[in-house]
Amino acid sequence: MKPHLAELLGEAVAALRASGELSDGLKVPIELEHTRQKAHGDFACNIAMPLAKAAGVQPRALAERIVAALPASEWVAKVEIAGPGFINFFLTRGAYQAVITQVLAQGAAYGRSDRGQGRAVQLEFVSANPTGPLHVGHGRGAAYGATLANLLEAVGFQVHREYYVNDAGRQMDILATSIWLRYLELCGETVAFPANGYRGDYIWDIAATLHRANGDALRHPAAEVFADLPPDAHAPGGDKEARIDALIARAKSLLGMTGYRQALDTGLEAILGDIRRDLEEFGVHYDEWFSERSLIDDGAVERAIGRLRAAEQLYEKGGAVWFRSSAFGDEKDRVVVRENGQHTYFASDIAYHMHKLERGYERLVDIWGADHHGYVPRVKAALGAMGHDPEQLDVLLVQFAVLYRGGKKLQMSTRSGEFVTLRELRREVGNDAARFFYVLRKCEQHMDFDLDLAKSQSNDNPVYYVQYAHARICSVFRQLQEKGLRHDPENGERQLSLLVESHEQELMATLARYPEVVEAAALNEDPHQLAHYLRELANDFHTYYNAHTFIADTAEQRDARLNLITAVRQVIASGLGLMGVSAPESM
RNA sequence: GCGCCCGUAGCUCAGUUGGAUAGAGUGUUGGCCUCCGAAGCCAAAGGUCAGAGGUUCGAAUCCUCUCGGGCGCGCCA
Repeated sequence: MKPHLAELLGEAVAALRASGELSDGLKVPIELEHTRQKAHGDFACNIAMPLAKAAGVQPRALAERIVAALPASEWVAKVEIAGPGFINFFLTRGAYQAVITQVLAQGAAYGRSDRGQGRAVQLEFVSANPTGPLHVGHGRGAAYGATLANLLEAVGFQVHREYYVNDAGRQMDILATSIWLRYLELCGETVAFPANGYRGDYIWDIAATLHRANGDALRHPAAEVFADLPPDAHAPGGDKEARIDALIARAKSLLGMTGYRQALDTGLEAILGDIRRDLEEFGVHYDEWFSERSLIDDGAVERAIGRLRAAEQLYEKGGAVWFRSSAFGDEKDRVVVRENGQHTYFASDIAYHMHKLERGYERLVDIWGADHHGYVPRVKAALGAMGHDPEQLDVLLVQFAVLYRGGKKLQMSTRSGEFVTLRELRREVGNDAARFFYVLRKCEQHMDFDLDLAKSQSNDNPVYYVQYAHARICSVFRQLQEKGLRHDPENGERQLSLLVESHEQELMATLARYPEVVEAAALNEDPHQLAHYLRELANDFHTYYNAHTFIADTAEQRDARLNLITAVRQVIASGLGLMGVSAPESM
């Protein structure tokens, strides 16, 4: 409907230009919006105001000339000029009734488009370090990313969903060492567990797996393990970083590369497998799990550094190799190769993004936790230095969900093992409620997540309101069958003109908005718009339900109304589907 | 100290990218099941859009400053 009106307006403006009433130079995009008040019609256009300003004429006078030049349309009942120069469109009933025909004909395809024209988008999200189970903070990125991916696909982009597995680097060493120390405890050694180790219960489970596979083969006396190590935190002159690094080095030397790798890989497999199952159960699917280690083995890091060097954007200082990122908008330069010869995490991240572009994606979307926001300029700087357009990368920052329990804020840390897992949350509130709840707010908004509320009063969750509308419609059709009646959609199609009640008009207008909502939610990267829309649609339906009887006495009325609610059921099912939420037939 | 995000009803949040009289949910109060599912509907009350300037036909939205909150500022990841 909106494109149709925009077309009419475009023709009117073009006609004024052709007749010389309006100069050619003025280019103002035509914007149409839904009105807030019925008195203003169905759609309003403000084009006359900016155009009049540029042309130096009265807005209302110009609006009148535009209206006079509008081509006739069977969908437009009336056009009015109001206020400072708004052009208000009042649609015919037929215009909205036609939406039902469209929804029923297109089915699940209604609301989809080819706006993206098959362009390849790479969407990376969650990418939590495989050092522990996902917690509720990761859940928000997962739900957000999965829904955005579905939305982009719905409007015609080809989406590649990817999880970047940080399976190299110091965090993995800390993990391997933590596992090994717990393993030693299982062997009967007395171990002073380091302050900087991973303390979660899952480490014990992995250590047990390691022990089952190896018996005591990896055992070394505690005295040998802890001999001559720098003091840990809390001890006089202690440093938890130095302590853990020394323990890692000790683990490597005592176990040898084979034994050490065994501890590390046992942990990696267990944790990554757990994360994959967790996300899969949450309805979050990936096309690729991309390994950081493979990137390094592939030589991509060396290649990336080589490209920066070739571009003359590297220099040495203090024994380290620096990237001149400040020349590309970062606030200062960054180290890519440390004094000890090891590349930084930033270096492999440069390589990773370079590699993404080498794979041929036109557009990269990263979803990061908002605590990484300071990292955006340097990654873009690297892309710029390598000759890419930094605009190809779009980083969406998802604010962390602040958890409350008993009215108190929860402190969470993977290292300490004190956190609420995503799995725990899913079990308590259900996947549907969790998916919907996470996406209900726009991502840059801080989110208060009250666990008590989510768990104890999960019926208050808006997802049930939407699902209930769907289940109610299904129930109407069950009732119909029990009464020995049947729905004749073809007859309903012929009787759509009977749908003249205000609630029906309201409902049809909302249905007509669905394609616009999907497109806006996808292009603005704002899945919450879809969640709010579905709530509105459900509200319109529930209101209609209370005001009128669908299983009406006459077949004409009945079939027409059943066509309408069939269309509502379709749109609710489609919308919930995009959000990864089920549309139950009863509940 | 510098940078990014945020501040809208008692609480949790929308606000169609600068439009007309700022909206939902929840909570409070009062109504609606002999009738397709009451996990629902209707109504009322609730606002200095943090504050002050500025830009213009027009500002919750854009600019500046102030106040308040979150996060970041490593040869960690």
